[in-house]
Amino acid sequence: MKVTIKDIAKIAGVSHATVSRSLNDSHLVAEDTKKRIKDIADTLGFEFNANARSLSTNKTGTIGIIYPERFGEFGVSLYYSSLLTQIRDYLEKEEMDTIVAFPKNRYSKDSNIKRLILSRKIDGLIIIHPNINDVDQKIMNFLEKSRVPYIFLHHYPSFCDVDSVDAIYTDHFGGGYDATEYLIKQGHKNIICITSHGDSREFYQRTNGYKAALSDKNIKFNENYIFRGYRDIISGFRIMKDNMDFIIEKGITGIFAQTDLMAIGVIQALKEIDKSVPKDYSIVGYDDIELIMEFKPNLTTIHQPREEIAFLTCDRLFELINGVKTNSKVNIMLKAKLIERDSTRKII
Amino acid sequence: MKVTIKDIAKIAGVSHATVSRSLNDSHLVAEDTKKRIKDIADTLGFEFNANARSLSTNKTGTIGIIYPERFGEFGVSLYYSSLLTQIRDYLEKEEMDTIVAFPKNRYSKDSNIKRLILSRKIDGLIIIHPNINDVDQKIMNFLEKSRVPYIFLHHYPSFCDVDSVDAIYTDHFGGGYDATEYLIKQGHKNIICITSHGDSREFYQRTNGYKAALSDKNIKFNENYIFRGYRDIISGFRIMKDNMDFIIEKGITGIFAQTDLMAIGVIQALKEIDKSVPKDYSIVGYDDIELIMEFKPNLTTIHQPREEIAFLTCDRLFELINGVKTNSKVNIMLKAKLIERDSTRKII
DNA sequence: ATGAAAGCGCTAACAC
DNA sequence: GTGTTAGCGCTTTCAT
Repeated sequence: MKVTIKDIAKIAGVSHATVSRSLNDSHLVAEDTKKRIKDIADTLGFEFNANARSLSTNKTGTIGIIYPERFGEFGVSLYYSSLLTQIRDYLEKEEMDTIVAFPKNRYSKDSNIKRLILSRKIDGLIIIHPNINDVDQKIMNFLEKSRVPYIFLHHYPSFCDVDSVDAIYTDHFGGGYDATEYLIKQGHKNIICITSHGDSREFYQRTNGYKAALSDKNIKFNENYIFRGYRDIISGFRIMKDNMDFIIEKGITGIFAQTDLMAIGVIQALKEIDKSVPKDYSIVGYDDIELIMEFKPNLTTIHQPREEIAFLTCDRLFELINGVKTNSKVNIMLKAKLIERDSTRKII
Repeated sequence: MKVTIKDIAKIAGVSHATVSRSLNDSHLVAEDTKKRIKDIADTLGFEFNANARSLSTNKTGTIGIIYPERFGEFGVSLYYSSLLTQIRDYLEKEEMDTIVAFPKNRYSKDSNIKRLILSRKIDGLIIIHPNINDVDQKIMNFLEKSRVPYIFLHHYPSFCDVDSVDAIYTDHFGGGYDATEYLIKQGHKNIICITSHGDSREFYQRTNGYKAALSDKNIKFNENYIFRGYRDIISGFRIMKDNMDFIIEKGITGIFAQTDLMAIGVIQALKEIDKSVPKDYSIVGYDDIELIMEFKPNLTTIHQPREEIAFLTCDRLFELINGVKTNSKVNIMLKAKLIERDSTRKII
């Protein structure tokens, strides 16, 4: 069953070194013997033993992706699993396998970053990093010493200098700003903002963007216009239901919901009281998850450029892996982009 | 940086074999030296080189999961990604990594089943197998010859005898039957069935279950009561919108939608014409995806026992991997289970 | 252009 | 109990 280069060597009447060279397409071996050997390998269904290979080359052909535990939760995964899919697609092209792991093994509590690197199971690491301090200085030192290429996605540790770490992420402040500015430009003056509980960095930034846009347009910010929920449909729904009197009283017409799921909930709540979107209310979501296309009206939302994030991340990682000489780190903040659809309209 | 057992051996003043034995908890080594060596390993942050280890033991500590391309599509993944999560959870307990791959590399078209096995990157394979003939006899022969443990999930090749292949899957016929029977028992006599386009085995079986339940209850089956869509919210929505006249004319009160997403769409369409669920229509979905809990009314649906599927699959795979003596294959069909929630009610 | 041989880090059979 | 040694399958000098 299992066929090794020695088997092929025997059949071809050459040394196993020659077989190795041939199958690795070395120019050091005569074209005809190379071809002969490749043919034999093909008919035998030969495949290199990845472990033996790794042992001598220190290349494994697999990439590790560190995926935050939280992101496995249903609502959150709606966005992130599609980021993962993009990454996988790139890696598939490169014929790289991927091992996805949480930062720590949830049972043994061991660091998967350390384990994967020290056990030499991977050639590089993509660290999806939800908050700004989830990786501590100890891990950073470890990563640096290990010399295994790695790149941060989403955020990078705050104690790192911008230009001291490879990282690709999106501009949540800008996204929040654009969403709000868009509503204002459509004629809305009374705009509420629905954000997430907790101190998740990205939501904090989106809210800051909201405030900044208001301020730039000379609209007074009102703390009571900020509502907090759990990022899901129900939360958006509940917030609207519970605050409808206030919303009507204040003459609200614009709603910036910081996740698409909350936006869906908001629209459902409005439907139930026979309010129409976008006729009565304009609403902008965030993320541009696939799910929103399943609902009407199709949501105007902030699209996170996941294709680009995935592409740039992988691209840079492979530069690192292939030892491309670069004197500097790559640290890119991508702009999110507002997609106009049917949940908003110009008023007045 | 990189520390090997030889380094530890030098420090401890023993041979590297003793270090190996100690760290593998062999009873052949004195307790105190064992402890001493473990301490050294700990302080040095030692971790076995997985490749070297695999090379001599033929164990890699990683499991391959073959995941059908289709299942990456948004709607489908809503169910399957949660199955994957369950599997990962089990494997995490066992400190196993997982490589998830499509049946073929979409670019090179090479079989990932073959590659992963021949390159010895995995200790076992879980093959999520959507249709009954996606794996052909050639791959089956290959799998058998390879002697790498594998198990089918979801379906297994039709040319295999029930007791000639390890497989865990659910009873879609029973699920369709139970959904329909439940509606009938609630007093519904005119029940439509919304299923999927295409020839996907599981939907075919669910529809057969529907027919059988009708027949058992002496309700005449009507071909016009079967509607076909694309498994998503929009499809359910459209089907209802387009056939409302027919549905009213026929006095339909029960709806069996073969995916939860379609059921959600159905309910939305009904809401739009001011029909109430469950007051006017009772509806049963299928899958029990997390998403349905975000909608009201909460859907009565057929729960696929994904925890159990995942558990049994992994359990059996590890039996195989650990060489547990069994004279027979494990081939289990699990019952799906109806979950009563708020989208159905008893009439009359 | 090809072969011989060492070595990657580990396990296990064999000695003592 | 512990050390010595061979070997897992491959790559890569170093010879020729």
